[in-house]
Amino acid sequence: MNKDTFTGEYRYALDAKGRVNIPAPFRKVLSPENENTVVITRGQDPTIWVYPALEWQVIENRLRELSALSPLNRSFIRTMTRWATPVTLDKQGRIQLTSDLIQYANLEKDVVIVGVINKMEIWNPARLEQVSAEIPQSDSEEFNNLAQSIII
Amino acid sequence: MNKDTFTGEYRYALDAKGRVNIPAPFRKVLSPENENTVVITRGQDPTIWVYPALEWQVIENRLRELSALSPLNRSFIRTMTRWATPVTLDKQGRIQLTSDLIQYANLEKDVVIVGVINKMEIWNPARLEQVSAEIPQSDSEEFNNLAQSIII
DNA sequence: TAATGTTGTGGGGAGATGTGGGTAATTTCC
DNA sequence: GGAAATTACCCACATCTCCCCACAACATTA
Repeated sequence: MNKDTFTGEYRYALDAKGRVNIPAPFRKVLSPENENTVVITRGQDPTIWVYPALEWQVIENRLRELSALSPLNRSFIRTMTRWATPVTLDKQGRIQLTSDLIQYANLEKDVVIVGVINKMEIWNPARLEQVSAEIPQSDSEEFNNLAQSIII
Repeated sequence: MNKDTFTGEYRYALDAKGRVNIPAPFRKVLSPENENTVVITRGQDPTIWVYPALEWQVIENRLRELSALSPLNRSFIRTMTRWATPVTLDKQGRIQLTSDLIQYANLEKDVVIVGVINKMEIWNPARLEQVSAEIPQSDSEEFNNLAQSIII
C-alpha cells in the first residue's frame, strides 16, 4: 500500500473537547517518520486540511526560500503559517483541533473526513455537499479534460 | 519536529510591566543553542519581529556583507540594527519588551503572536486584521501564482 | 459460541501554562 | 554619596491542556 496516501471517506463525531478520530485506515498508511504528527490548517474551501508532518515540511521549506522584503511575500507567508498547527495523535488515534479551525470549517458534532491523496480534509457534511454541488462536475468540459489528462 | 520553525497564532496579554508570554509550543521548538535568548526588533510591518538568537546571527552576517558605501545600504543596515535588542526568557517563558517597540507596534493589553517560519511576530490584533485586509489576497494574480507554486 | 483484539467515544486527574505581584539588586540622577 | 526609579529575578495560584484509563460496539478467530 502507498505510504502517506489517503483515499476514501469516513464519518466521525467531534467530541466535547474538540477531538476527532483519524480514520484507522489512514493511521495505518501514515509512515512512522511522521512520528504520529500531522499539521492542521485552513483549507482553500471551508474545511480543515490535515497534512502528514513530512508533507508539511515540504511547504515550510518552500516558504523559507521566500524573502521577507516584499510585502506580498510577507503577507503570503503569514496567511500560510498563521493557521498551521502541528498536533500529535493520542493513544486512541485522535487529534485535538483548535477552536479557530473548528469555527472556520463550521464543524458541529458530525464530521466527514475525506482522503485527497497527499492530505486529508475534515468537513461539515452539509458544507461538503454544498461545495460539491457548486463546483462543475462530470458533465463539464473542464472536468472531462482533467480526467482525460490523468486517467490511463 | 523542525527546530526553530514557528507556525500558528496565539493570543496573550501584555502585562503592566511590558512582558509577554512566548507561546509554549514555540518554546518547545526553540533549540537549546539559543540559550533561551531571542532578538526583538522593528518589523517591516507595524509589528515586533522576534528572532531566535541563532537566526539573528544569520541576519547580522548578511548585513555585514552589505557594503556600507551606498547611502541606501547604510540606511537599511541602520534600521535593522538600531532597534534590535537581545532578551532572555524568564522562568515563566516571558520576554520583556522595550517601550519603543511597544509603541511602534501599537500594542495594548491584548496581543497576537504569529509564527512565520523563521521568526515570530507580535501584533496588535486590530492592526493585524487591518494589514491582512489591505494586502492583495486571493483576488490578486500574483498571490494566486505564489499559492499554486507552494501549496500541495 | 466463546474468546480476543480493534475501533470509536467519553471522562478524570496530574502537570503544564498564563498571569499577577513582591523583593532585592542595579542604575540613574541630583 | 544617597535617594529615587528602574530592572531583574523569584514566588503564587487559578486555569487549562494533555495523557491516561474505561468501556461499549464491532470484527475476527478458535
